[in-house]
Amino acid sequence: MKVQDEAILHLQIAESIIEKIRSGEYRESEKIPSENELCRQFHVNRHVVRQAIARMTNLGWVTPVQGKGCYINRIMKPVQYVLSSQTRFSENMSNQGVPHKSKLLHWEAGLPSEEERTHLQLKKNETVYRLEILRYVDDTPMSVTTTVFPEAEVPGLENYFEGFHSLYGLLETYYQFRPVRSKSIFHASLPFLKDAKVLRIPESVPIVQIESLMNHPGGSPLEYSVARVRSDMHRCLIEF
Amino acid sequence: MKVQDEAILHLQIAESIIEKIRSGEYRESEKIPSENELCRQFHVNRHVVRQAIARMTNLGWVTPVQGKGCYINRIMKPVQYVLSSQTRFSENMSNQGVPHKSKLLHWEAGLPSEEERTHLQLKKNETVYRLEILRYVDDTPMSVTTTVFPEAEVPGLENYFEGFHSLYGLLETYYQFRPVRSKSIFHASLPFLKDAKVLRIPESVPIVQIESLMNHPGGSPLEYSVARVRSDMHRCLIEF
DNA sequence: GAGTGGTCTAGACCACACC
DNA sequence: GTGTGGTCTAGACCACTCA
Repeated sequence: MKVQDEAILHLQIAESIIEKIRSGEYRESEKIPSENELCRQFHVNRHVVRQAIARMTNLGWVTPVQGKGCYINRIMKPVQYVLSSQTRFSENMSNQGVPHKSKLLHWEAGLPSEEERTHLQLKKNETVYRLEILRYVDDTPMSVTTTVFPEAEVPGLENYFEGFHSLYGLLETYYQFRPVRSKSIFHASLPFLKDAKVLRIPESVPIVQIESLMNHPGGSPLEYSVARVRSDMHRCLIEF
Repeated sequence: MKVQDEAILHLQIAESIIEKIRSGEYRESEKIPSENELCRQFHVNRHVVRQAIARMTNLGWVTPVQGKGCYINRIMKPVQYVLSSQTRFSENMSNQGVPHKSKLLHWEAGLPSEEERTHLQLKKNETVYRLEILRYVDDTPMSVTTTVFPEAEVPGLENYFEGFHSLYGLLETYYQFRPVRSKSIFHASLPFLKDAKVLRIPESVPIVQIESLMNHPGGSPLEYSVARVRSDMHRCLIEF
């Protein structure tokens, strides 16, 4: 086959498969044909098929799984996250009637990084709790958040991790805290391999990074967090 | 060479080249060695080198140009865009002391799309102006914005396009309008090929899409816009 | 024409899932 | 073991840039 009849081959193949997903010929949560099968169907080399699949993967249509096959992603209308000074993950999801849960992946206590220290306005030697939280929507991992608290603010925090299901629920129950968002910084990027793994996405799928500083209602810094969110499942709404 | 000594080859190669950029051994705006040269250096197949380059490209380190070479991107600290009800592009850039300009790529008048009509609360048959604006920071294209106005709000808009340099300057000068942002919706995605072209980025580099509705200070909708912004050059800050 | 990146073919072996 | 996706090799031709 000529290299360029009119367009790039692997893009045509990707388009063709996406069309079959759109039309319902391939159904969500099922698999597209194997790479070798697609090679036969389109009379091309496996490398070309893999380029096509890579493109569909980046666009969020499919997720290849080693040893199993290439699964068609569920077409979920993206979750809308309303960002305001009062926003909490759980409440936001509940308001939209979306099933959700959180899982504490990891925690540690120790000295903050330079950046964390600056944001939280800590003195030298003041220590922090650092939590790694994975949030699910509908059993699909949606975001990983690294969140940091001054240890002095939440003494004995680790005692309450048993049966963890909501960070803000915990803060409210045991410390009577209602943190208030003071600022957030957004940007899009590609995930680190570690995050890609827990989010179960390929490393070439873009994510949104949301860096937030939360204060006491009074004003002093209470929490600094960085969330990495699957961009294909997420919209962020700000109202003025 | 074994397929996996300890990690994936093309990732190692990408890391190694990125390190040389960081350290200054390869300097920005210059080129990294050609693919064939890298093959010799790392004793690998060209395909592997290309995978490594693809990764660096997606991460925003380099931009390959056919027939010329693979250029190292200028490391620019990302522009911080402060999002508030009063935000304007020009003012934001000026406040940061960043050289900037805007270019009107295209304009048309006609019927709005269903979505545009809803957002602007237009009656059937009401027409709109649709503008395509490319914004530069420091001579680098940073964003493409499609922005829509009800024709009735800005009659004869096309008469003022000569020497276009700032949309909001134009609105203020000729119509005495100071639009107020009522809401914005963010998400990360991959660019359409058309946008990738004008932004001069590969189609696999993530962008941030910012959808905004601007009102008259009174409250009635005045402008609906969708901006596609290079994510490697852009942070968006919201303060509460 | 020589050199560069872009696309494609053909074939190999590895890692993983499932039977 | 068989089939799947993941990584890598070797080699070809095309499109583009520049001298």
